[in-house]
Amino acid sequence: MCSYLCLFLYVYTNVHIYIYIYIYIYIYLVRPLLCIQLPTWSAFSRLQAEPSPTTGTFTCHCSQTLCNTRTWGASTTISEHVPNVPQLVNAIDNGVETTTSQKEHEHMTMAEKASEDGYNWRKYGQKHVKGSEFPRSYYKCTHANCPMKKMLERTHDGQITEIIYRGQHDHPKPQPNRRFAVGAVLCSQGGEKSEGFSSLTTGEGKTIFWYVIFHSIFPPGNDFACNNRSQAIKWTRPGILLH
DNA sequence: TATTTTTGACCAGTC
DNA sequence: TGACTGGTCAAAAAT
Ligand SMILES: [Zn+2]
Repeated sequence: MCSYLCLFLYVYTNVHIYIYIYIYIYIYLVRPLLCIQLPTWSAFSRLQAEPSPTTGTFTCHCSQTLCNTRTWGASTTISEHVPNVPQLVNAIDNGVETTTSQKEHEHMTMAEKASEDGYNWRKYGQKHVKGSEFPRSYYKCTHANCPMKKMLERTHDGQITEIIYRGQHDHPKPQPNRRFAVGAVLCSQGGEKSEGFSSLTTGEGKTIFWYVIFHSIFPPGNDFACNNRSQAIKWTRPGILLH
């Protein structure tokens, strides 16, 4: 009887030790590895593009798990590589608390929303556009007489899938607030921003990346009408890069 | 009360 | 000419 009791205590004690070991391995080894497995900008699969029957442009997707890659072009082909935001958010919600969560994003105040690209916007319309899965929202810059507009498409859960900027601001960017302090370079004045990745870093040290494509490379007939200064700019879905 | 969002109507361009 | 589409307006509702 005593030996059974001893055996029970031995097993009971060791089970607790195993549980603690498992927890520590998960916290200090598995979770960091999960972070490392999130996408890097350099490792992408080769693409197979098929032209759109209506526009003649290309849209294809990277086969890599955490990557949404699309390619457009008629004679010129431009690629973009951005992370799959829903999957990233899912990964974040499953244990990477140090990154901006979707819920946090959804509960931004108006001031915080305005700081997403540094300007203040007022919505003036929404339409279902043929060929788009999600409705397109139309925004104007709230600065007096500013001609700048933007259109964006959101999924039903609020994820932005596409942003198109038209025109130029005729005023400096409003003072950024404490949350998004540095690095917020979206549609820069004068259009000198080159094609490529841009990023902003939040006040909490989190970095959001996205890719810029200038309208001028889009094939003729594309519906993103170019104004006389060729400043219509299409922005792709932003991605979140974990630290 | 002021500002923003929603949403149906309207308009212009295209086929 | 009429249908269709995308962009904008504007009144009502929401914040
Ligand atoms: Zn403006």
